[in-house]
Amino acid sequence: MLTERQLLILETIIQDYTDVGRPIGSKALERQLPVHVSSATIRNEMSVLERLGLVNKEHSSSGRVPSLKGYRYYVDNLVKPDATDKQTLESIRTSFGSQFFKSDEILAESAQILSEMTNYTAIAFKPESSDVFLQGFRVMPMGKQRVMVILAMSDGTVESQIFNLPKHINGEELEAMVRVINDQVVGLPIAQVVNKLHESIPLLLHYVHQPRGFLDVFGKILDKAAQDQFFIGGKLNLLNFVENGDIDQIKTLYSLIDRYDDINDLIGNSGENIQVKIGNELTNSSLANYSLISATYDVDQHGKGLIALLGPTNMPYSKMIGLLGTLREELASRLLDYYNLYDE
Amino acid sequence: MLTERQLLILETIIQDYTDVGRPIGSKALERQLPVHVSSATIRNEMSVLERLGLVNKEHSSSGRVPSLKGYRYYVDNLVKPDATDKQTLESIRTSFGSQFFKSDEILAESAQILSEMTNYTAIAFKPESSDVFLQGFRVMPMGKQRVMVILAMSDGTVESQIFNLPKHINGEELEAMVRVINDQVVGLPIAQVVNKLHESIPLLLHYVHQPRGFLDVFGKILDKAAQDQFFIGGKLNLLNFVENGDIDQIKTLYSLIDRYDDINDLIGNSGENIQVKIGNELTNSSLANYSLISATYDVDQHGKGLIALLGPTNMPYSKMIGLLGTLREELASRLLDYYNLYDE
DNA sequence: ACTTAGCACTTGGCCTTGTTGAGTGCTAAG
DNA sequence: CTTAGCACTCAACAAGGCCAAGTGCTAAGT
Repeated sequence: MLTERQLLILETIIQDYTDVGRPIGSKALERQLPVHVSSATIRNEMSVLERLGLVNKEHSSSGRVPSLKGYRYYVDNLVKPDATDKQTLESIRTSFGSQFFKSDEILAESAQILSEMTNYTAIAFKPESSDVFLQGFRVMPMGKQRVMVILAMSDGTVESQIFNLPKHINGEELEAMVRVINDQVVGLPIAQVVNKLHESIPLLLHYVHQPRGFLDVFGKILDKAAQDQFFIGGKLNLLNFVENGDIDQIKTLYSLIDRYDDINDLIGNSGENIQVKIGNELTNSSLANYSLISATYDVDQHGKGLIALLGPTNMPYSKMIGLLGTLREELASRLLDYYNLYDE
Repeated sequence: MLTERQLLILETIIQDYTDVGRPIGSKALERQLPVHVSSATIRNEMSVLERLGLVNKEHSSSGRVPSLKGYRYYVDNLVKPDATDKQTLESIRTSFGSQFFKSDEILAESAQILSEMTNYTAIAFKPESSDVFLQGFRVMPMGKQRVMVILAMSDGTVESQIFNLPKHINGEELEAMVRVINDQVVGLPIAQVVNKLHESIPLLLHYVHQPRGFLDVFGKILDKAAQDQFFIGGKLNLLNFVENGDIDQIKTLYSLIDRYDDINDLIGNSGENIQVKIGNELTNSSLANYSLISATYDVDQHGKGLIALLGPTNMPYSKMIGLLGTLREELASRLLDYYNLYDE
């Protein structure tokens, strides 16, 4: 167990390192600590902290730097979320603006706001789509033998795909088929749509010889919709924390952050309210200098989503955790407004 | 006017610099030139080229490097497009795959192929959209007082927007209004759609008090469609030619290349078949180390488009110009197939 | 038993100095 | 016009010296 003074020293080292980014020595600490003790005493205390693995030296005669374990200890035991001041709250609310027509826009805006306020990179995931349902389904002729299938989801997203019709089918048959499909699937949660359609194959055989082609289209469209579930703000900010001139690292980071699977892996949501992953706790080794704070948000019966902030390991955790806490509430309330408007 | 030998030396300097990226000295040239002359002679010739501004020294006793003027001279007078060999052509064709359903996909694929073959960054612009017309127009109810408007273009793109209905309007009135609008604008080139609708305002007043809201939606959607007219492949390759560790330059480049206006400025199409812009001929100073080769492609009555390649100033111009020439023909032919399929 | 002053030691960063290799311009002879 | 020879230049690199900030340890003070 650490003494009060050791806790204080650890905390001060972390805060100072956050500010200046250079190792902190005993004399510098002597000046900063609220209680006065000599630098020699501080040196003794620091060597205890070092033995515990909470701080490191960069070389044998350098000052101390928080270790990942030190950050972990700090985040688990010492950090207290900063209360978000009124001005910040106000500025979040004005940034959000007044009215949204698509839930995607709300998410994208959240990521944007978060990245602008922090100068880090923000990621916003849509609420689990279990309650997004198929709002409508239209077919539009494109030339003689081709049609465009348009699917609209209840969250305002639209997916479309063109494909060729079998030769024998004519306009009326198509109309009839569309009506059948409409009856079967409109209003269903998107995850169920493809299953339901598979059940209806016997019915569809009246109209098309190979209904699988049709079903593939649905499958493909819905897959795509499921992939498009996150929004990123401040991608460029990632670059601020790359070791100088390491182009390869930049490339790795950029290809990482564009892919849904990788991002998803990265966050590996444990279901906790607010979760902090530090340095090597992130799966990808290019992210050794980064930490990720993620927070779930809750839109009542519409499911849970997640927002996350990716910044340097030495970010000001109290401030960021506080901010993320505020933003998730604002985001949830916007989404709730959105859904309520829609339910009426 | 340059002598044969001077031309040969200039050309060799450029080719060698393309390979190794370091200044070329008289002895190195002595080894490489097809005709044998002593290094002293070469030194004399090089000092002539330097007086003409075609080559530079990096410092008083370094070898020579082609100047931008040198590249310009080379591109204007010496370069001959390499014939694309059969293997390359074959690999372009297989990369294109067999079938596309949206013209956007063809463009995106072109940019992708071009960037992969060159390891540079490729940009593909859609043909001028003058002959893209509004294929269809659908309205889909979303809850009680909101509808989603979906516009499908003849090139397979779809735009959608949700908006609130005025309170007094009911389903039947909406249907009627949709029919009116459909009659007026479906089949028109998108540029004319908004104008035509403005003419129809008196007609629309039967159904809505403020038809402008409706028209804004169209305007906004069509604007968006006009903006989305380019595709980029190999963005990350830009990083390969950044001076080591200049994070700021990276940021500038990245924000440049995401914006339609900037890209458009950059290319500033002169209408020439193939056009090369070198270093400071590009408007943006972050691109001093880059050259841009652009080529128009021609899809007969469907208009002209443009593909471009952004790489380092010391790229192998002959090879790249040859490749771009081939790719533009392949691209044009794909697009032509696409349109013909559609026109049938 | 804890705290502190003092001291010898370590290290990265910065500056200076020397060396080397590739290159240059110039001169004089072929 | 071409070429060999020579004195000179410069970037890149390595080696050495110095400094500031820091450390661990010891011995004395409370």
